[in-house]
Amino acid sequence: MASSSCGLLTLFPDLNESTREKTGAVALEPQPSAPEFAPLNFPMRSVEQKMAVQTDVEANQYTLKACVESMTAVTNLSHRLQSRTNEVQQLNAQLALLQRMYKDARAEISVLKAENVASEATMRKARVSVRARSEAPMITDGCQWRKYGQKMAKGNPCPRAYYRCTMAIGCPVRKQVQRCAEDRTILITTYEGTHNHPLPPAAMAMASTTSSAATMLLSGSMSSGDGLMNMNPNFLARAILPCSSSMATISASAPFPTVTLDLTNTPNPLQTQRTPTQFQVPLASGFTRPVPHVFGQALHNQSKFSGLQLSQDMDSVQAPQNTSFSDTLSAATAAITADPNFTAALAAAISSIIGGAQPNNNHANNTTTSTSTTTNTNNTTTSNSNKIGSFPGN
DNA sequence: CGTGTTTGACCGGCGC
DNA sequence: GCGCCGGTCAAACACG
Ligand SMILES: [Zn+2]
Repeated sequence: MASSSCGLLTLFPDLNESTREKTGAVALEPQPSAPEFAPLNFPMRSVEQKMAVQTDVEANQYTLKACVESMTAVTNLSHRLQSRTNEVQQLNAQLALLQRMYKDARAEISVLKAENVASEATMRKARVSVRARSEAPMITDGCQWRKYGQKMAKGNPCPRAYYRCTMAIGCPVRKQVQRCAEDRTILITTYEGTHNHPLPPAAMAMASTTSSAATMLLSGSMSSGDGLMNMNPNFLARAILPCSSSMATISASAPFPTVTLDLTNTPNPLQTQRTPTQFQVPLASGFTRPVPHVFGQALHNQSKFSGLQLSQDMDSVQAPQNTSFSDTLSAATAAITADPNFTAALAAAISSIIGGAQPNNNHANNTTTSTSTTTNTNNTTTSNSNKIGSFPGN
């Protein structure tokens, strides 16, 4: 009895004070020297006292039993608590992992979103500028435009006209038309934005030009243009436009990244080389993948293009030019392994000008006597070409 | 009457 | 803040 009690106390030294007191009060181990236990000297007790002690012992047996049970319960609870703690720790670890993943994912999303916004902003701001000789007030490019403004540009006697695409409601594409201050026969048309609607084939090229230019400028793929620059410029330029020295100029200078296509046969040094941060590439470098369709269109309308843009007497060499043209082009296609974005942009831009001169006339090759006023033979586009005289620049 | 042009007003950005 | 400037708006107008 006493030993068991002692054992309990030894096994569970953390028993609370009340239990210890109770056990101590009925302690059976002889401790005569202890003054507090002196009155409990059993041999000196009477039978009644022994009986009372016996009752106490029996009562304490229940207490101890309950204590053992509670201790067992505490032990079980402790084990359960331990396991629960382990579970919580594991869950916390998983939660921390998930939180880290979530955080990383959000950071990645924000980065992608920022890049996307920047991309869209650049796409919207990127411009394609076309310099071409034209007596007409506006290049017929296959799209429908509505004039929404006109301003006198500073330092230029000719006003600048603002047009908006009206082929679909809400189309964000705009363009500015202005005559060159030095040479008023040169028409500068600047396109901005991407069409939100399908386009006729003639106009489709220009739209892809804008977006491709933006993509190209954004991706910084101009570094791959070194290969283009190393090619023979004269060979390439003659391949695409035999009688003109056409150049594509890409300017990343503020405020807008601009791709300038100079289709004038008498390049103006003040215009083509005015800013230092430019890349100049011969136009014929734009023939790799998108060639077949676009180029077929170009061949179809080449004479029209010549009449409208160049106003020169190159008609006599048109027929033989077409065949040798394509052959030269095949060679160039095989030779050039340049950035598809860049080449697509240039090819699309060129074909846009070429095809846009006469979008619906598939027999353009027959009108070899066309001059700068050839846009009237099958005029199904806008009414602008009928109002040449209304342009203040003339 | 619908559509497109004209044209002065208006607005935001920027430099001083 | 102010004026300049590039760009846009929208009322008035022209036209078929
Ligand atoms: Zn459009």
